[in-house]
Amino acid sequence: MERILRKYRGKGFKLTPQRIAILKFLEGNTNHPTAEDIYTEIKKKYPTVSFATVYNTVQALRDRGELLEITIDPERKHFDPNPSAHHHIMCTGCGKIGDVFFDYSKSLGLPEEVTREFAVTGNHIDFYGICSSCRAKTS
Amino acid sequence: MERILRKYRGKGFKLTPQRIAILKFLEGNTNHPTAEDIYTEIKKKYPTVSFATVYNTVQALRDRGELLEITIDPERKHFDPNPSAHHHIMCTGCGKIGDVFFDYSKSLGLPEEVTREFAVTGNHIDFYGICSSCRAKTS
DNA sequence: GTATTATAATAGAATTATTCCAAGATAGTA
DNA sequence: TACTATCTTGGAATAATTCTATTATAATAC
Repeated sequence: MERILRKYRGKGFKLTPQRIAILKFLEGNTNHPTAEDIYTEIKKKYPTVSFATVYNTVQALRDRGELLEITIDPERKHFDPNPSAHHHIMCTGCGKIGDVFFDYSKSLGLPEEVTREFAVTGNHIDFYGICSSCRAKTS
Repeated sequence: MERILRKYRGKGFKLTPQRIAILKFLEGNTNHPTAEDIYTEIKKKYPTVSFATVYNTVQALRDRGELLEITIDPERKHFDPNPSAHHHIMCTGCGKIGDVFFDYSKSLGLPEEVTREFAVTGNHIDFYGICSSCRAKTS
């Protein structure tokens, strides 16, 4: 909490109560929430909060490199407050998203016909699978 | 064209003129069109075609494994009529999407803490970069 | 070739996710 | 303590996609 405030103070990022609540919700959160998840949570404490505030805040955080936007789920965007390079895995049963912390960069060289056309700047791997609780249900 | 018709005839997939036009547009298409791209194209020949037809058709093709839905672009979905396992690269300048035909599967082993929770079924790599024409503009 | 029927096409409404906007409120600073 | 740039809010606007009811038609059986 104090860490959060110290991190953003004096950086041209206004710390309003709503933003602090969002930052607290996101800190260490590995659930990859959607905008709606964030909205629903903040609404508990600030019933008048609007979606615009949620979107404005995640956008501001994204612009500062503090938050990643995840596209693994075709239905909607999810957010990840861990900005360090990593990958994701989604359960095709329930949609749950997990983190994959492994550095594959050494293995991801590209064919020459691609590097001829693109100057590569980054990558992200989407894994798909079935989580343990979905496997339990089906068996 | 004949190939297309033969492929779908007698498989419970009605070959209407609109669908044939969509199939022709998609065959061998490596531009990764959006639903709107498809709609705009088919509208040239069939001005009364509706978005619903486009969406219904791509969904039917996806269900048959003939078409992949691509999530690399956070803005909208793109489609790829090449259903074989491959990866993609998107230009962060203009949004152009290219194919990456290289089998990385041997290198994509997952950490034990992930395989403990997920039974992995697939993967897809999103690469990001700058395409040659965008580089030409900026320099 | 004609009739039948299951499936597809259409227009438009509905839904969902996200962005925009104008007005009032407030955090940070001077 | 006052000032001002920035933020919050509600609601409207936009964009992508899905749904629905009706009409049309491709594939099949006769």
